[in-house]
Amino acid sequence: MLQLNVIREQKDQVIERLKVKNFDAAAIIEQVYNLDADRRRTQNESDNLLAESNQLSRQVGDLMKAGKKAEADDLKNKSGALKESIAKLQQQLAAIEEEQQQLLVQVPNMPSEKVPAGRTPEDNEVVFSHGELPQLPDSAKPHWELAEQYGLIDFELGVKLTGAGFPVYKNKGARLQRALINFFLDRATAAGYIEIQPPVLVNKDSGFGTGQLPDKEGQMYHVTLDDLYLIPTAEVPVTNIYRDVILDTAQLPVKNCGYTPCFRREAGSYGKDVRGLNRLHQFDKVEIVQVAHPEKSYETLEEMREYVAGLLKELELPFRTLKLCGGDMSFASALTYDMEVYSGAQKRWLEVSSVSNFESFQSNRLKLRFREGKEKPQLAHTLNGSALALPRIVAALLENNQGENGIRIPKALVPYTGFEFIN
RNA sequence: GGUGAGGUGGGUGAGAGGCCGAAACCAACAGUUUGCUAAACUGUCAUACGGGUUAAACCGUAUCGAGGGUUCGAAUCCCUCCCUCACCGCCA
Repeated sequence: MLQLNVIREQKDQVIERLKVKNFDAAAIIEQVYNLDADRRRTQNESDNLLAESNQLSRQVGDLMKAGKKAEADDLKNKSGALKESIAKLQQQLAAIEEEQQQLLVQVPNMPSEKVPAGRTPEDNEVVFSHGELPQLPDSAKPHWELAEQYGLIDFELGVKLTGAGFPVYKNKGARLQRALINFFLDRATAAGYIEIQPPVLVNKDSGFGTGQLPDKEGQMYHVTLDDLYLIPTAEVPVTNIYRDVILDTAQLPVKNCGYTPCFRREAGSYGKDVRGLNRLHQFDKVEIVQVAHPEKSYETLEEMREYVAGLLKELELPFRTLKLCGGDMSFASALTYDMEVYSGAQKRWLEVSSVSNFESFQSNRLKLRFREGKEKPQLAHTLNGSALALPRIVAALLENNQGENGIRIPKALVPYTGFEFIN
């Protein structure tokens, strides 16, 4: 959520910047701006009347104590008259605030100045690439065939148990999952991230805090009986740890990581793109989250990007880093890097990580602040990134490393899998 | 699921219609004292919004789990809801 004072002071710049996200904010921002003036005027009036009323009450108390009942009754009547106008003003105020909030939550975060303009994924900027694209023979198989051939993943069984998009991992497939999770967590904790094991069901407040609610209600599985949501990413619980928290500057940056299964309804996606592991309803992911000082958050973003790149190098996967254009960025992000690995048999790039700086967009919703000495608390910046999401990593590993002896496990992973080949 | 107790500032916890944004203690911070540390002493120590200011100071309002009600006036009385804890039941 954008900060009101930013809209108040830089209305036109806000509208201008949001155009980079292809969001026409003029009408809505203008409305928020006007409501803000209304709100302040109304609060001022209301506060003044309340002050008057409070003073009357104090006088009544004094008069009662002094035994001057008649005079007290007089003031009581006066106070009663005030009450009506106060109630009316407060109703107005509440209505204005409600309307303003309702508009404000619809406005996406402003993209950083570094964000390139653009509408589609084609407009994303490749800022880094690493590794040679694998040259596979024509007989190379896509990962879903390999998974079946080696008995690693049973998609059909998942359909039986749950439905499409809920694969069952078996044997070395299951072991590979566990190896990757441990590998990612070990690397993250070695890099200074504190390991968190959060709940995978969250309440509405948490969903709102990180921006999933109300905007993306349909993306999450909703357990209506208890009004809880299955998390689409560990970002939600791990960031919400700091909801309504005021940190001390010395505590920054906060670095947390966590492994969780992630659940996404992915309503409306079908077809070739979602074949095999490419897009699932349930998948595993290790997430890294940081809470940073506003002046340092872009340094932090680069650090996180480097960190994720390091993981991909260790896994010996060819990858590229994209700086997302305005049109392809998420609602809450100010700047996002996507990391894509090349999947040799499908011959396509697969997104395996998204590293974003949300600046104060989430913290404004979360009321996540920090205090510098005796200064007033100010909003911190939040960042997060996948490090990493498993399914597409598995897809690329299987496809790129297939050979006559089976599928080769990258060296860094062998201590975790306990085997060098899947055959 | 049943029964009971309870939700007050960073923590413990007092307050039971006006003198209460809230005692006291602990923690934290600043200072005095001190060879250093400790101790002792003094002071500071919630947040949001509005007004005000170059910025502060300062002023106003709201907030004692949430929402409603009674009253001139509510942390305090009443109602509803939520949550936590304890015991019982069930159970990984």
